[in-house]
Amino acid sequence: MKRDSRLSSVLHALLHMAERGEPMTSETLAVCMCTNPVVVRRTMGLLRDAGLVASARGPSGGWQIVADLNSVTLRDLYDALGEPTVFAIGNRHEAPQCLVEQAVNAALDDAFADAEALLLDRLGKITLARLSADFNRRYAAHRTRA
Amino acid sequence: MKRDSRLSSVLHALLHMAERGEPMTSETLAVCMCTNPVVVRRTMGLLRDAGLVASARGPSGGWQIVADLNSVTLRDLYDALGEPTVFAIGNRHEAPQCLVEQAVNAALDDAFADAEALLLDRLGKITLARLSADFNRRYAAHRTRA
DNA sequence: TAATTCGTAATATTAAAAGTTACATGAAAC
DNA sequence: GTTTCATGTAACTTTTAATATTACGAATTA
Repeated sequence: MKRDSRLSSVLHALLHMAERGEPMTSETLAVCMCTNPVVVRRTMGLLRDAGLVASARGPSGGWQIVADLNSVTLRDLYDALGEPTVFAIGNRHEAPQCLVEQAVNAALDDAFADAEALLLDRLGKITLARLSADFNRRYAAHRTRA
Repeated sequence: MKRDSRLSSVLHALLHMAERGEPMTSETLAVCMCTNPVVVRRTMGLLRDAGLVASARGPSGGWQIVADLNSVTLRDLYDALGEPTVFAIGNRHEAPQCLVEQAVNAALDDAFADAEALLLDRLGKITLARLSADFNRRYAAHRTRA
């Protein structure tokens, strides 16, 4: 099953944008995200709607982070992307007539709901600032080795 | 994103099989699972490989539960189905060169691993016997109302 | 006004899952 | 032992959701 990698993708883009101070074009971001400028615009557009980044047209335009890295969590990004489906496993029908299916769904729904709550809670505790610091730590270690 | 409903599906089938004592054909199961006999054979075949059900060919053949309902958990079914991907959200690359991506993946992987562990732990605590009891409770309540 | 860049609609491609067809294999009943 | 029923499985088709692409309009800068 193909997984939605937009969260990972926008994170990647945001950290690159944080390193740079100036705007990055959709084209530039597309290269570093291994995708297409239009896809970048569509995805970053969702973050803009959530007030996390800003876009500007014309020469010297592009995308920039406007939110405080300390206050933006991965949960915020998840929400901005439209709260995509978390699980690749799910029930067959939403409103089953069959009593067997009702029993099955009730049991599964509980377990999945708890796991989802745990995951989103975790995402809510990771800030962009922390990831940026993590990156810089790795970068320093990398330069030491080289 | 389309979700894998095989777990929900085989559960449904197993509970129906538990209610009946005798073998059920792929065709019968296909109807109650809203699918196709060949898909049923493919899926139930995985459960057979795990020793949970048995199949018999020829007249009066079909599928039957052979495991003890008290000892089979939803986790066992999950395993039998080949431990399908739990999350619909994931990283872009598995082995990224980019240090930014490494930082991103490390953070995400942790959160997802913990949520997955919680889910599988929960599934490991739900037995088929309990689901069957749950179904019978619902059935009794339904008959009372009717 | 020319160059650049986003915004977005329309379309195409891709990849994974599910469904289907077809037929071989094996078991039971008569 | 022949007929019937049912699984086993390979090959192929369909479906569907995501992603990618093309194309062009709108806005901005210089």
